[in-house]
Amino acid sequence: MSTYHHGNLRASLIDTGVELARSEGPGGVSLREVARRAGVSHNAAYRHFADKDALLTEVARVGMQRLGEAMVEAVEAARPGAGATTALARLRATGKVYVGFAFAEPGLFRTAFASCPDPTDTSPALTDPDPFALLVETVDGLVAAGLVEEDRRDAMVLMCWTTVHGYATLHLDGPLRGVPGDERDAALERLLDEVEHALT
Amino acid sequence: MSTYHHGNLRASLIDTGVELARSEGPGGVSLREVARRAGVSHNAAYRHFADKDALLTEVARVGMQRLGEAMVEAVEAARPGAGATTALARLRATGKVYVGFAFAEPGLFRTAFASCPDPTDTSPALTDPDPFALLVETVDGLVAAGLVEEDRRDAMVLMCWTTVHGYATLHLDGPLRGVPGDERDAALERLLDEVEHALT
DNA sequence: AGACCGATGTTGACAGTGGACACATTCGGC
DNA sequence: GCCGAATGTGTCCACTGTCAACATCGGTCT
Repeated sequence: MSTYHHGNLRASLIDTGVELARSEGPGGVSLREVARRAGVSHNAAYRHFADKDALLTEVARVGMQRLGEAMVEAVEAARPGAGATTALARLRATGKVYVGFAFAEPGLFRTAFASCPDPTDTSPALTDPDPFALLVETVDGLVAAGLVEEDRRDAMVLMCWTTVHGYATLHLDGPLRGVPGDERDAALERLLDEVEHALT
Repeated sequence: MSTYHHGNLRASLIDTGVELARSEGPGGVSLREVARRAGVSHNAAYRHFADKDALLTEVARVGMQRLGEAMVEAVEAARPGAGATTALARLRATGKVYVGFAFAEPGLFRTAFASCPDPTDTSPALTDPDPFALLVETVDGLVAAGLVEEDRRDAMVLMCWTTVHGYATLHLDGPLRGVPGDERDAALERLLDEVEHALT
């Protein structure tokens, strides 16, 4: 056989890992299954990843990147301009796409945040569209529009993030799981109303 | 040996499961290890729990209960009375003890929310001090004090919950893990300031 | 060209897990 | 005292992560 060497196994393993994370969640990503789907021996992965965690970390990075991509898409789709209403619309769009991604890709979302790399490591190694950076950018838009005082910026960023993230996790794995989709969405609208209320 | 029958193995298994969850997190709770520590065969647990998930669910219930107990303690310690400042102090105390519990008992907190029972099941089977009910109670105190309009009650509840829960999970397992404790605490104070700001 | 070597992939083994089955032991009610 | 039900044991299987030894390929040096 000509394919003793796979070519770019590493990327291939990450890809199938992502697919497994999408369909089964982080717990469903096993080295053996990933290798199996890549059509390769169960131990081949060790030539490219130190251990299972290393693979999961890469899968998580991809998940984080997809989230970032969805966010830029949503922000750009939100009405352009520099006014206050535009800044607010962008914040709202950011929040909605964040939880939208969590519900559309629960397995990937869980994986992205469950095995994200330890930020205290030497190499932070951020993804290109970095969700956190995008959020900061959005809040800075609010500051620029005069809706938020400079010294409240960091607190606002943290508040927006914790709100949508908590909302997503409580509904995804927590006690709010099982709430029907329409109720969920309505609650999100009112929640975002409150967040907007907070920054006035 | 007189102890072929353990006596109350079920409770004993849950207890050791809780200890394992405390020290190792949900992933460290294995049927075999729990049985081993209880001094019993690895299959004995199946007489009391349908599968591993059933045990984990019970452990999660205990975790949820401990969180609830910590919350009542904190609320009662907060200055008594019925005024507006008391209501605010209680809300703040509730939030602080929520994340305080998460950092003091990370394994238990993770377990409590990772494998909490599906609320859509026929038997919700709430814990006695139910954290959610306590939060609702606290927010109702704000309503009674005239700080929050009646029709914003549910949104406020959700906002408070998502905020502290998101804060806890982002710092526990998410990208904010690794933030030093003092920075973390300072950020929480400012975050709670913003939440208070939101409800005026 | 031909030998060589590092990178890559394979096979085999081991310990640990959750789970299913048949079997053993003990307790409570008659 | 006896019998059935509850409870615990032993054995087995499939699966996983990880390690060690071996096989194969591509490129480099002579």
